[in-house]
Amino acid sequence: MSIDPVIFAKALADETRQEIMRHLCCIWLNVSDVVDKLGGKINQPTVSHHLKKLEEANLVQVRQEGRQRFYTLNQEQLTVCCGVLMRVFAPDHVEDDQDESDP
Amino acid sequence: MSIDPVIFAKALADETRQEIMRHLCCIWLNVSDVVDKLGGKINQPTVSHHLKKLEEANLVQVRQEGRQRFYTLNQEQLTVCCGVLMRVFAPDHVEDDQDESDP
DNA sequence: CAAACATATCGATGAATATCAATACAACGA
DNA sequence: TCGTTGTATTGATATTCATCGATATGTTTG
Repeated sequence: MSIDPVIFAKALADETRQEIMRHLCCIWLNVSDVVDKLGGKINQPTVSHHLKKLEEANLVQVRQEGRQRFYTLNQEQLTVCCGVLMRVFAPDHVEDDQDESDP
Repeated sequence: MSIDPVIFAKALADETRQEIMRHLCCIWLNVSDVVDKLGGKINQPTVSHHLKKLEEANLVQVRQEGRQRFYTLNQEQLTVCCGVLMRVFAPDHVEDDQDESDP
């Protein structure tokens, strides 16, 4: 899907969203679980709003189970996006790009 | 310096700033040069504002030369920040962390 | 010192967005 | 079918922030 570095950065550019992402790393949680993990700082609609943003950036995977939706961090997308950032903004720190030309 | 992933992401979370960063990749430009590269879309005070944000995130290096200030992208900081993002949000895609414990 | 130039800062304004309360929607159980 | 539960959406509010014009700061030149 989209690998626009601006969309990626905007999705990450919020403290609450990064906290949600940390909680969703390597584990599936439903929305209520996420709300609980945030310790009452943020209410359910706001959490849903953040999850939607993360979903739009393809930074989470979603799985519907009955009336619950489970989310987990999409580590692959994160890896790809970091790779794009590196190639665009730190080309000297990236092993030489593959030669794309047909021999 | 600071390697707060939120500050890093916020610095990147703007189309204009990313365009400035692309122009500053692997080259030193002064403020007027950057303004010119942006093709009249953005005026000088706004460019200075963006450069300040990038400087606060340590994403650019600055060199004063007479009355001009030259900026270039700090590829090393970008590399470090991407590394932090990867370790925090994509640990399964990172080669195993060094074992820090004393044997 | 004065004028010119490069850049930074200030104050204002508009747009984007984080947050919440209320409510709608959807799935399940009685 | 009705109430309950989990989640999304809506509308409103407040905050953040990108942008600009005007001006200040600092540097060089005459």
